[in-house]
Amino acid sequence: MHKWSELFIPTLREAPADAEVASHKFLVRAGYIRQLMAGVYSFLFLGNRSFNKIMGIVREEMDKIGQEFFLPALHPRELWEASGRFALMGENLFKLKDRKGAELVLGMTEEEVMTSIALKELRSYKQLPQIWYQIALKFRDEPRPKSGLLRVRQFMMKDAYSFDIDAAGLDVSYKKHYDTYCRIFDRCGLKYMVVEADSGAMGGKESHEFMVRTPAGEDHIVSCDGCNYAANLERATSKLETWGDLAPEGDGKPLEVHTPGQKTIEEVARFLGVSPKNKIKTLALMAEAPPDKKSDKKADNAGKPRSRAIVVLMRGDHQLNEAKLNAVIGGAARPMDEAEIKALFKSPAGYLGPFGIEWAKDAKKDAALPVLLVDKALEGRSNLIAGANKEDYHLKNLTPGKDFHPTAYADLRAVTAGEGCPNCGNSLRIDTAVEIGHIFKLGYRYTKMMGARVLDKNGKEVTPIMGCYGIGIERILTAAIEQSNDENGFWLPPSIAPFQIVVTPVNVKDESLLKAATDIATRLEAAGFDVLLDDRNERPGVKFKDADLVGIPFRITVGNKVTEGTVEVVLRSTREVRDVMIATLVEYFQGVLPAKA
RNA sequence: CGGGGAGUGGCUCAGCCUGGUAGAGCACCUGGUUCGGGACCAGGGGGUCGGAGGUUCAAAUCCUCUCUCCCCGACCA
Repeated sequence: MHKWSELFIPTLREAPADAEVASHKFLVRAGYIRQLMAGVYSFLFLGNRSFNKIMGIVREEMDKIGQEFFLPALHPRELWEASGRFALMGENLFKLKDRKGAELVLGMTEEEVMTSIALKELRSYKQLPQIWYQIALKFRDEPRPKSGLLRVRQFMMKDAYSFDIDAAGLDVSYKKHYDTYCRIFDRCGLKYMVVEADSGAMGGKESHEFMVRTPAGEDHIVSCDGCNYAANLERATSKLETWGDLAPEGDGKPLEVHTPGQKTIEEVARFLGVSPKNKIKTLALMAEAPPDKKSDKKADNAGKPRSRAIVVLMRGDHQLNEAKLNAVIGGAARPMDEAEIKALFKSPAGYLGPFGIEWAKDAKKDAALPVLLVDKALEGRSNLIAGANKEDYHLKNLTPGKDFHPTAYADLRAVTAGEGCPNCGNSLRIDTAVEIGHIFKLGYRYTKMMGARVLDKNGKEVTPIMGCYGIGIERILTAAIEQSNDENGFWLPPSIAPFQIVVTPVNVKDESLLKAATDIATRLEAAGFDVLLDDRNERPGVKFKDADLVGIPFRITVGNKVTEGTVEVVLRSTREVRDVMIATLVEYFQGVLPAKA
């Protein structure tokens, strides 16, 4: 029997001053967590209880499709160099040295460790498929931890990895995870949505994120209320309204117009009396290839990435989506500095355009030439206006493919709210959301790089194909709180609440009340419910406030109606109160709560 | 890493500008009265004022350096 009077549940009347989001404030106020340092939290009794329940659900469901491992958090640096992620993850990796000076890292995820096991042990197609998972701490040296448990440097993650003989097998493993994730989040009582996700610089064809809408979230998701389209803003597309091209002027060749002092898209469009939609926005960027590990070791080359000029053209009123660009160029890009702009365009910023520059026809073959990426919204357009690469001048009559030759067309545009759904044309909405899970068709990257091989049916060596699948345990808790809170506290779904029911005798000095409450708690516990007895010698108001705060979905108030054989059952979420006969309490809760397994 | 803000008892904060005995509310301990929505009375404990250096007869307060935390941005399979 859990008695509040004997437990450490340090509730606070006020939230710490540095908490901003609801889940952070309430987790601290409810005595779930305490901060140790930026992005690192201790879980106290209630927090740990809830945490364990979440992990229990995750484990139960994962065990249906995979096998649980427990892997080290401490990895040798070499392992991460073998996969190429040591350089790729850069500062986000926690690094340390042991007493012998050997370099170690703290694991962010376990692709390398899992793959190293796979490559040593898996020999035959007969051993595939495999799904291996673990629930363990992960470490990321976040540049900016924030929002309590939402963005931390040490966190609990369920990460799973699948190994299949071929892509069709991966499809099956992927689908299993998709369905399992839905079951897990359903059981955790979350209102979530599944969105198409950016697979990022790691490659991979297909990826879905499991998202919970909340203003506290850092991700932006685009979705359609008219159909089931939903995607991360990083990869969302939309249907565009068609926009009329301008008629050619003069002989139809690029025509210089004087635009003194007009630099921005808006200024030029207004000055020339056209819409920004007939303008080209020219973005001058430099792609920084990640420093490769060989040249990195030579002192004189250390930290000097090779740069490549990337010029991006967008429709005048559109914004570049950096995640899409990164996916296209396979890395990150930064804006050019003034000298770099001068060197390429021979013109000051504000008058840049694609005309008169030799662009790479093939990004790889023409490595010496700058790359011109043109957003698909400009494909097929004609007589557009761009800078003339000459101070105070712009060019009219520019038609892509005729007056300049893009290296490639690509979808690079950031979707904005209200644009048309690519499936059904309805108006799209954009919401912020928290990512609670991510599934990912990894492909061959790790198995290939690290040299995993198995024999197929024909005795031929093939590289197994991988998928990886993550769930943020803390984020399930925070998302649940963000979803269900009011000014007094929060309520968790019974499946993940630290207790399902709190029994509150209004006055413990009245021995008959305390006894009645204790009996009720005992009986409910015997029936398999998770019960907390608030036997503290506090005034009822204090106990009610605490009960409202700490996330327990049901409260039983044991008061003077006990003499009539009745207590009050309060549903925290709605504040709905109903009188229930003590004799029928167990049946009542069996009707509204699943009993503990 | 760029920009902004904050470090004073367990929590929330005042005091700093204009240097001179460290404060309030909540929490905590003791006694008493209370007891269906964060009670009241009386008494009490608890603070290196983030740290170091400096100016001064005297520093929470002024100056320099530094550490930490929060927010915005950058970053974020």
